[in-house]
Amino acid sequence: MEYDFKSIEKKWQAYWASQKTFKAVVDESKPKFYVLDMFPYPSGAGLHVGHPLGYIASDIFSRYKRLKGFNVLHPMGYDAFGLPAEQYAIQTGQHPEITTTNNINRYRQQLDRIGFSFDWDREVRTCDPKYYKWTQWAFLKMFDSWYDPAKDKARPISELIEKFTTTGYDGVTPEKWASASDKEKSDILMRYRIAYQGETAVNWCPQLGTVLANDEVKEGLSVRGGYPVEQKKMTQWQLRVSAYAERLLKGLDTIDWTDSLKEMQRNWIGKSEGTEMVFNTICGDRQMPITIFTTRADTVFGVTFMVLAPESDLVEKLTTPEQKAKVDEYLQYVKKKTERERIAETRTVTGVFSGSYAINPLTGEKVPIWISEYVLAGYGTGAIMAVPAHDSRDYVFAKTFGLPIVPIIEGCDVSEESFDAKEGKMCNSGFLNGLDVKEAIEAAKDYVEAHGLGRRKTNYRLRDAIFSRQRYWGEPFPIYYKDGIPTPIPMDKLPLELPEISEFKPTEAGEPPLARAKDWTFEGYPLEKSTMPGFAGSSAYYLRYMDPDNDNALVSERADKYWRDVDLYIGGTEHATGHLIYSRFWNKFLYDLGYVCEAEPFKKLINQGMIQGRSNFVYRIVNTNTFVSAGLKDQYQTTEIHVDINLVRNDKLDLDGFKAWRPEFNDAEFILENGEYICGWAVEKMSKSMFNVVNPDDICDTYGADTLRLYEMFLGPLEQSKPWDTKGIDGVNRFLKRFWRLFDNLSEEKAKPEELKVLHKLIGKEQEDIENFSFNTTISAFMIAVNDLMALGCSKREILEPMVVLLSPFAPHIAEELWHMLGHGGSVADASFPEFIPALAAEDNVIYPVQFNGKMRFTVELPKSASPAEVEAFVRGYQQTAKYVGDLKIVKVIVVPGKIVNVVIK
RNA sequence: GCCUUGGUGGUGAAAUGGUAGACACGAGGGACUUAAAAUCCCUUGGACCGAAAGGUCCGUGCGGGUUCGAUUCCCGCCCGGGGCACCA
Repeated sequence: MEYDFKSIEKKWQAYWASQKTFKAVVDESKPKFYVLDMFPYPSGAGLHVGHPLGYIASDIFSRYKRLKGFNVLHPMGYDAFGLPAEQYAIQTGQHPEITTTNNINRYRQQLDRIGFSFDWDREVRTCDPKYYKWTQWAFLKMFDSWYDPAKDKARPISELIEKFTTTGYDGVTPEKWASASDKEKSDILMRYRIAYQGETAVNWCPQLGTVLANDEVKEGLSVRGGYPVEQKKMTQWQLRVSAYAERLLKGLDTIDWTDSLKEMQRNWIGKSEGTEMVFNTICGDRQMPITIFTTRADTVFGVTFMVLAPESDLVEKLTTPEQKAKVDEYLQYVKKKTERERIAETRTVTGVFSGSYAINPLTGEKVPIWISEYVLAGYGTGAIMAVPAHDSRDYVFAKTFGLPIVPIIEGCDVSEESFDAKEGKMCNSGFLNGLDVKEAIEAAKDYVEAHGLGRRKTNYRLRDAIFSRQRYWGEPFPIYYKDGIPTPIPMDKLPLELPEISEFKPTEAGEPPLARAKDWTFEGYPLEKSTMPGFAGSSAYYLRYMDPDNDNALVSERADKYWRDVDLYIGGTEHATGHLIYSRFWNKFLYDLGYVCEAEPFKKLINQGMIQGRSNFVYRIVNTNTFVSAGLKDQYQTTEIHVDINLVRNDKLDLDGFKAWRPEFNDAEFILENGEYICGWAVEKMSKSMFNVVNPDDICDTYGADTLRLYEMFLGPLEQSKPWDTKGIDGVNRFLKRFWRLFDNLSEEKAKPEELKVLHKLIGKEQEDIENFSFNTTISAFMIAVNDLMALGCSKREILEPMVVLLSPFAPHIAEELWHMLGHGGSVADASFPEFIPALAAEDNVIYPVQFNGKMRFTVELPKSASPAEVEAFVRGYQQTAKYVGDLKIVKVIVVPGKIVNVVIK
């Protein structure tokens, strides 16, 4: 019978849907396993062949774990709020909800064709009010909490108020608290809330009309859209992620992620341990101490000037009247520059002298205070002590403005560049002289602390997350302004639904789109007009999957206690410093308040590589309509033109198809090589404009979903990025057909040892490989097994039936059909993974030389005491037992006494 | 610049420190077929020796090292992918 994948796949997809085969139910009697994919943003372009890569891998793992007896939770949903739908709405007036729903439907159709084992009853959409009720809930919880440094966790804000009223806290005395107005109280509490409103320098994108978080900006451009971003001081909602910096860092040691991803997060968190030091200043007759942060307290004897960030509050206070004009000019200049220009001009050094001087607290020396944009307002204290001899940035600055450079490490040459390395012996440094740099750092810290000049301090680069967006298509903030005081709407009024508006762009007055909503008020007071950013909805979606229909809690205690955390999370690295930080933060916050039972949400994380496109080119001879084959193009002057890859097979161009493709090519002529037109190719991003997009639907049409699944895995290691090239797909398709054909004359005979060996080798290999996420080698092993069985002429149920189960995670449709043909009811997903019997797979290679290509090598462990003579005797004896195979001859024996013997025989 | 990955045939790739290139694609040859498709078989890293069977040498980015033995481990370079980038 023919392998008719079309009807098979349709049939079993319908079966899984109607039988709810993959519905997950809490069952404390079974071990759980939670496999999660990063849910997609449903874009208008639909899925291309690269998107399902991770989903296929996670699906294989889910199905495998299920065969292993686990109760598997494998959900899917949509990250449905976001900019593209809104931008589209602004252009067309189409409501983002309609676009989003259409896109979701399209995604669902495409996903369904691939045969995933998702429990669709648990689907979530971040734009669904029933879902974002819990996003708003979490926000209100954060609003209603503060970070208690003593307990090192988030606590209800009521505990802080209690402190204020009774003992006082952090400079707020009971008297001060009692006499404060409501507005003042609100302002004080704002300084502590986990979700708070505060003025800060933000990334403002004028084209998008919204602020963006740090991870949404790359090289001064918005990640979405690529528009310039500028720095601007604004009052925004923020999340106090920085309070969790240390825990986010420490938590990395407890989870199984790749080193590179953990490293990325560590860099993003950017812990640095140093010293805060106070420098007194002379500014006319005023005293104005500057606090600076340094990791190199040892270099304090090398300080020759100070630098303030242009945005620093100290600038105004330390500028002398004589310098004021120049400083103001400089500040204007800095302000005008966009973030992008600042980055582009990284090498140009700018700055201005403030007119004031600082006193080095260790030497008493007087050094000038400068202002320069190379010092960042947002990090440390916005002021530095400059040590040009040992810091390359200070060095360039000093050279540019002719400031002195004083080396303080013995023997270093600072005539051309600074000496930044933390090594060598100190000199010119008073009591630090003669110490090694590392010792000197500690000694200087001790000295500074002992003399009250400063203290040890740990700084983090991780900033609080800007949480408001001046957009429409996001979660509304459940906050209204009662007499100007931000007030949460009551929990039982959630969700606060997004209002209908007629137009989606900002108002003429520059207010967010929500200002257009009629009656956007709560109890007569105005509601917050900005909405939450994209990461809000994706920060706790993995928790919601555990209990998606619960109206009373984000997740019930029972569901949380059972599913706990994600055992395997598969997704791209692009979320390393965004979603994966925010989610961990969000989870830790909920953990602090006792809503979830695990401190880390994602136990194991795998990053699937990107699938790139493989573009094809034709070469048109300049000023003609003649196209020359790639091998001959160097003989002519040609222009390279992208050609639709659907017109190309194995790099050979379909000439008629090409002529019909575009009117301008109707009368194209070709210069062929060996009768064929060979196209050039290149690896590029998969995109419509390069005509290299491959749609999984097309692959499903011509080869079937099982072939698609196998091929995506067969392409190479999961973590690696690789170009999609359809040309190898015939191989896996042939493999499926061959496997199918083995069942043509199924026999009930008992299997022979060599047949059992094939099976058990495969079981062992598959088990090992899947646990290591090495799916490509599993498929290879499967191909070898099928080839071996064909060579042995084996079509025995005893062998084939377990093989169907083994194949089912990879190619579930064909497996279901064969399982059914073998007389089983139900789904192969309910079978058990075959038991591995090592003895049956053992490599007694002398008896079955078939897989060794006529040559063999074996390695035997010998007792340490074995002498060369004994080794030789052993080898001869071994050769005796090899008599079945015919004439074997020892070719090479490598003996290391007491270790290993290597014998090559043929 | 710093961090992190990777570099193996025409291509995708495989190799607990132990026959480098499994498996697959492509290519070449052959079988079946009126023909095509499908299917099956053989060859396929390079150079050389041989009529053949078969054999020899060289080969995993480059240079060293450890080891009986290195694609694998160590040190130093070169090149590509990803991330961070005035973070004091």
